[in-house]
Amino acid sequence: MTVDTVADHNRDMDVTGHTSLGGPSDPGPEPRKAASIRDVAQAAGVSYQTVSRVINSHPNVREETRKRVEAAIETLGFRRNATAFALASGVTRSVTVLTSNTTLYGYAATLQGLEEAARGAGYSLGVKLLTPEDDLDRTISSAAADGGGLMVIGFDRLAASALDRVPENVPCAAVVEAPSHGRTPPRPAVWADDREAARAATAHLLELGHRTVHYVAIPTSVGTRRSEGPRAQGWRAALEAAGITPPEPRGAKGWDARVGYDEGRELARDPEVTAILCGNDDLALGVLRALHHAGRSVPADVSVIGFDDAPHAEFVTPSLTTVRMDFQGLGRDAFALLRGRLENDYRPPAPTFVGTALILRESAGPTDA
Amino acid sequence: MTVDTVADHNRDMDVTGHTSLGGPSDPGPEPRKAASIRDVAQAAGVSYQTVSRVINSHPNVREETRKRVEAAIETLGFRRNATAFALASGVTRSVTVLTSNTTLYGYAATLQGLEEAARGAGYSLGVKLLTPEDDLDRTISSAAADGGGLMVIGFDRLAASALDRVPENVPCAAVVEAPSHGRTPPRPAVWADDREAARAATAHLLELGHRTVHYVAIPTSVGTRRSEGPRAQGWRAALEAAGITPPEPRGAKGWDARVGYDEGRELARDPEVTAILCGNDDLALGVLRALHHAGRSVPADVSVIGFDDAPHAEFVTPSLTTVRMDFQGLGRDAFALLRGRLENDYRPPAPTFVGTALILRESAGPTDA
DNA sequence: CTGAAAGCGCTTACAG
DNA sequence: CTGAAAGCGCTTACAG
Repeated sequence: MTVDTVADHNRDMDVTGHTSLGGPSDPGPEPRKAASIRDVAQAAGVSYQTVSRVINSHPNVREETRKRVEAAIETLGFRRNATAFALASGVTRSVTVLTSNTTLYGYAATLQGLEEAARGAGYSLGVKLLTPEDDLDRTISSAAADGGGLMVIGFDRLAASALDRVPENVPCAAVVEAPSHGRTPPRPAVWADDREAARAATAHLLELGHRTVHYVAIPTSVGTRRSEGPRAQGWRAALEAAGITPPEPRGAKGWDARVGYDEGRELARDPEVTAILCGNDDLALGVLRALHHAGRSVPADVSVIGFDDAPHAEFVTPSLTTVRMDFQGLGRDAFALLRGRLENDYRPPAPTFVGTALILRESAGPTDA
Repeated sequence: MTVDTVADHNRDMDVTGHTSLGGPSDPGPEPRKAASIRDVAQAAGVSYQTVSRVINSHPNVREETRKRVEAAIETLGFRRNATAFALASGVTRSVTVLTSNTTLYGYAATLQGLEEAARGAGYSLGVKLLTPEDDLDRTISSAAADGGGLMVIGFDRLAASALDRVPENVPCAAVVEAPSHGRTPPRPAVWADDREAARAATAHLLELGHRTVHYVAIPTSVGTRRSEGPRAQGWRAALEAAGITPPEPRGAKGWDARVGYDEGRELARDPEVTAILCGNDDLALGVLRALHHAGRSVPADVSVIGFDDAPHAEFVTPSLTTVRMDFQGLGRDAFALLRGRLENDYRPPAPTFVGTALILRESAGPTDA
């Protein structure tokens, strides 16, 4: 079954659900004031200073005293006030992630890597969404006011420009699309070798016998044209190495399947097009859909390769040949970098070798010709 | 082209990329100490108390004094220390989200709704991932120690049990799968009417002429059996209303396409199976893939309906008939509830009417028979 | 309209 | 091993 446009078949049949409120609308149970170290001290018959020693596992506390304090902590349900700790000690152990997206696969996976690393190191993690409407400097200021470190997921122009605006004296690190050539000194940052990965993917298509490879770009955070990121460069390099003049790249209008669908419709009209590299898997999904609507079969008529290896890439039909990225690893490494700036006695481990890999599935194959 | 198993075609061709480190490995620029209100006061020739009035837009400040202070703030690059503010004022304006997942569509979209609402209200948002390994009570304690509110995305058992363990005196709200029948008083919470949505989706399949509808379940956070959540109940109710004895539900072993694929293979073996409702779109994707591998075409041989309307549902082939959920709305409403507990003078608005809607696409159709 | 005092809940030296 | 003091950077009453 084929339809002209995807949207044609979307129709709201029925609106049946609703949100309900649970719980009492009254103020709720009395917010009993939390116990402080003085309360604990009184209960244990010691000075509050001794309580401080116990909760910080300071060695110089008599065993019996410690027991008594711990018992008091238990019965009073004492939890050390993190705010007071931060103010008094000057250590914050928190990082705020600045990102313009949390749902796209690359962003979400990077965030997850950051979260795991932060949790493992005892850091709390904040998230602040960057939007074109909000004032960038205000957003950065308020994030920096929390005292902890700043982490920028700089895959897009908005985030990249946020990174540029972080004041010099605010501890900050980033995951970026490509190394920066502008700023001096550059911010500590990690990146994957997108350029080489795109080159390899393109070379793979050429080896399969395709005369040329078209490219549907993600908008890039670097370079002067929105379509000329490292992935585009790798694609271009592979074609040029084979003596092929690269066609005009397409896309660069967004990250989602809709954009891929629109570009795919255009490409499907040209019978000469037999191989398409896409800047991410969502774009690839849209391209596949457009080719399907145009009656061109994949991979028999056209080969498609995506980027990122999102979870669904393996289960769509045809399953998607794509480039796997280690976003979580990038998140982990970036956190280590930031931690190195935050803690004087912490040295980030040697950079993890994070590979990208071309995952061969069904959507790319040899040309018929 | 059809392959026996999806995984067969996965093969790492090449590992080409790597992570690099940018930036100096030396400590970086001297972390010049931030200006305090006393520094500003001295620069402006006023007391620090007056500075406090200015940054809090207190009315009783002479215009000229205000100007002078504002100028000093500007030149010194003063930013109010959020930690000290929180400690002194007792207001925290922060919420920590407890969730066991950040990448699945439902979770990510809810998180986005929470983030938008929090940002709009001037709250900062923290995220803490719940894992089966970590001690739940410790995780909750450390989240609560930050002083702000707690928000639980309680779609799964782990998160639901975290919600149950939040101490009574910690301000907390939740997005849940279904209203709680256990706890008294119940926590303020919001939910969508999954039961009715599943009932409507199942009824739709019956109206198309299918004799019965099979169900591939998500693991549920409520009920005694892992497959008997509100979505299962709605499915069951629709069948029973039509005088049909429900078959045994399947799945409930996870949320991802892999689980759907495994269950789909089993279902594909039974020629009597012509209609399948899935607990989410990822499961549905796996089921579609399994049916494809078994040579059963969708919707001609088998109809499939998903749940959630994830972004890719519209672009896979066949495009997925599914139930659209307003996760972002749930997040917004839940935040309002929590804010109501946090601020004495804030009354949450009337509950938004958040609809669910059956989105008709290609994957479900009339029976051949 | 502006300033001096006390305190938020902790920690870090400094005494004993 | 334990306690009394001073201070983190702000705010909230309390004076003038």
